[in-house]
Amino acid sequence: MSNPLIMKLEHGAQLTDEDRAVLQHLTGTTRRVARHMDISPEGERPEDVHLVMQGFACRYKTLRDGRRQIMAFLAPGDFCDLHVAILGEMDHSIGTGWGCTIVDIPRSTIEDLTAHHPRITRALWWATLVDEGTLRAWLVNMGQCEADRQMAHLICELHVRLRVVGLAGNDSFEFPITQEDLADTLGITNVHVNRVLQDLRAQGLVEWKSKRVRIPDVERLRAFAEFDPKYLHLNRRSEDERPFWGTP
Amino acid sequence: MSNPLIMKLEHGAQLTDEDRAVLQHLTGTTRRVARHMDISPEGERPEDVHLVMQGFACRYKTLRDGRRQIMAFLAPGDFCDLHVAILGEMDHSIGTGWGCTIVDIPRSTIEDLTAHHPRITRALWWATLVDEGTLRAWLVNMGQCEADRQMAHLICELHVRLRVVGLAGNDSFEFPITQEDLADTLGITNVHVNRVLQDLRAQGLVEWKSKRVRIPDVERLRAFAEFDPKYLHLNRRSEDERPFWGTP
DNA sequence: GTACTATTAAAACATAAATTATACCGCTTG
DNA sequence: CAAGCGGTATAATTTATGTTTTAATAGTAC
Repeated sequence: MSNPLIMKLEHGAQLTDEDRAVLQHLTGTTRRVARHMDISPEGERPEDVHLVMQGFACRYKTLRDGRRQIMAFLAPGDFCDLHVAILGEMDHSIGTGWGCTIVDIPRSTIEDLTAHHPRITRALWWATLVDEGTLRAWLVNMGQCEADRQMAHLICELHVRLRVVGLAGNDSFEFPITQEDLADTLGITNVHVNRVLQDLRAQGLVEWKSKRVRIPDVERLRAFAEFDPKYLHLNRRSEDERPFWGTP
Repeated sequence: MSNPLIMKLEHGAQLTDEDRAVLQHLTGTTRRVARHMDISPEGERPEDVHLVMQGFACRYKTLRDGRRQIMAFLAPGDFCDLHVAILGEMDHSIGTGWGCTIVDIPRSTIEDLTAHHPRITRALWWATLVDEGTLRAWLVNMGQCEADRQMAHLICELHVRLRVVGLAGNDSFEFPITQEDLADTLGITNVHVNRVLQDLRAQGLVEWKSKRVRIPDVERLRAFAEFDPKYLHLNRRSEDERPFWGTP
């Protein structure tokens, strides 16, 4: 059994076998979404919550003049729009990059989950708050670092997150994304992305060939990027922690 | 009665008089924190949750070489660290800029709140998710906009948020912050902040004199900044909305 | 296999913003 | 009242990144 959702949520709460069975059942029927499609467009109020199971989706926003900012990469095990039920309509869009497989989960199922499965509820909130922490890390990165460090930081983050769900080895992972998408992620031009990648390659920090990223020396790259994975809060929670809320 | 917390949370859920009384009681004992102090430093696991009642605090992160990125301004009615109980330790710091008044709320009180007051619980989650939306807006701003638009966008946002808690008039508000802090917010140097402010002033978009910001023509500034307040989700929720979770 | 398209690479030039330095102003504080 | 300090205002120089263009690949369809 290698369900990315379960593998991820194990880091957010101590799950029981029953919890795992519930989550496994949740991810029963998947659906393929082609590349360059919107899963959940800005302005809508989706009836289902969406969960990525294979490939990558991204959270993005397009400005009037066509510029686009990618705000998150959604890997297997990541929810796309868990917040929409409280906030009302989507204030940004979720799209596929190169296509991905997702699960549509009715809101009512989530309500049931949170009403009867306190550990899962806690894990879902943990995931939401980690998303927020990741956003903060991206903001710091973008505000204070030059493009090469930003790029290195992004690669380090993806490496950790994909290892959690079993999709990265010790030193490499698949990441089917174009330099243009990377440009819209880091807030620089695709030309500059290319320059930066060449540079990282020349320094022996990263290899990136045909959709596969390899990191020859993880520690060196992390040092270069000043990457500290603490913001991903992956340390498994200890038993004695008090419940906070949403856990009756 | 002009409690900023209540004024804000009214936008996140339909509160009853009883809810308001609970919230009013919550904010009974305030404490003054001097300027340039940390309320909740990175790495700690605070026992109390902190709420700003007067003045401004900010969410920030310092890098090894001393550079600092401000990730949020916390105005009256804003919680500083509602997430820490689930995430464990703080992955960033909360500090005062020019000093502010806060309330220390024991975690147990929050637990009680979320166990017995569903509408308040919903409003707190709403506030958390709006924080996340704001972070996304900052990221888009920082990634895709030049410094002058970023600055204009920030001013527009603060204007809206401060109006919600009754601390801004139609066209102006107090904002005691230095150009250096603004630089650490937008990810530019203080020199460049100065240039940009001069520029906005010359264009008649903003007046900023001795800690007071005035916006001669709000619509014009918003157009310039491409500011759309939707991401603050201030439309009061309608009655027929289904509860999501955390609302037993 | 050929043709078509998407993606990556690379060069030349333009510009926003960083850096550094210095002058200025308005408060405190002694 | 002078001295010191935090904050603001400018200017000169340098650097990172943007813009535009054209070429070289790689993938995909016919």
